[in-house]
Amino acid sequence: MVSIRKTHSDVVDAAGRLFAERGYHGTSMRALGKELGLLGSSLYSHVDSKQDLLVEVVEEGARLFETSAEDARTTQGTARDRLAALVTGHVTVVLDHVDVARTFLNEARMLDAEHRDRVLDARDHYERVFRSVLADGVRDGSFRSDIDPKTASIYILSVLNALERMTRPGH
Amino acid sequence: MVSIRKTHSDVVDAAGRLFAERGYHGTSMRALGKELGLLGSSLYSHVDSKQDLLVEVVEEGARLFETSAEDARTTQGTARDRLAALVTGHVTVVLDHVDVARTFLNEARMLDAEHRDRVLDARDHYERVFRSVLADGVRDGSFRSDIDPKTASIYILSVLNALERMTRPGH
DNA sequence: CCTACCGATCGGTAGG
DNA sequence: CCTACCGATCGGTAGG
Repeated sequence: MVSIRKTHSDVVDAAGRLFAERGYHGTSMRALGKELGLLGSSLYSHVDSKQDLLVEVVEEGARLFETSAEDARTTQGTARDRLAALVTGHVTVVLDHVDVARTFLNEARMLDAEHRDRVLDARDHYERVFRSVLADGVRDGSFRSDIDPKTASIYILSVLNALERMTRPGH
Repeated sequence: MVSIRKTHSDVVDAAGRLFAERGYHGTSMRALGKELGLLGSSLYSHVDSKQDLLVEVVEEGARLFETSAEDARTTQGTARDRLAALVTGHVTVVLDHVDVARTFLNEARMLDAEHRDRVLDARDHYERVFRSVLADGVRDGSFRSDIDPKTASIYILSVLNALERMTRPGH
């Protein structure tokens, strides 16, 4: 068993795992080092600060959801097809990247104001894609005309976000 | 303005506020003291440890939801009335005790194994009340016969829990 | 990636 | 509730 040098992305991945499990403030650089078989101080040859690690994980989450939304938005077919793509895409992101998704959802508020605002903007945009697909669907007859796109999008996203909660150990 | 001595419950309330906002590990005893106009060390005349504070806040949350569920469960009328009571009760708890509810939902996993298990049991029980009211409603004709009580209860609780997320500042 | 270390902050205690 | 303090741990750096 040869011990291989860790890469920057090994560090970010491990950070995502620990941030998801214990939270950002519950994770020390020494604990993160141990997770990788390193000392805490060794991490600083890969990253500049602990906060930078959080930024990287959270922005990876934002990117994953944005990409999924963009793919769904440009899906051919009816609004119904696009909503299906949004839902499938969301579920896929959460199941394939549980740790990133959980960190994105729960630890983004630990970011400094500047980065946190960017993440909130990204979430707003994501929700607006749901809302506009729902509104399209009301217009093109995919959905009942008495639904309110804003309310419906909040409900759908609520159920989707609950996926993360259900992947917590012991639940 | 006379400065009044703080009580045990002042300390627990302030802890709930800070735990909800910054997380358990993001809250130091010194910061909690400052929130109350005290030094961190002064808190130890009111509580034995930081972990005890988390236990108190989370168990207060568990108690609030349990009481609401118990009230709803024993409500006279149809299963539909009991479901309405469950939903109203949940919303009332979250809106009247945002900080406790948020700490209960997000920080319970920071408890030591023993207390965390108790909280998970309480949540299971809470969800089972929803499920059994839904099952009753299918039987007594309150709800459509093709709904699955378990799935429906998860969906309803997902939307209800999203309430907490929406009360976060900036959302 | 480790050794050796830094100042700051942590949870908590003794004594008043 | 404060003063004065404890050992442990924190994020991070210099130098190799």
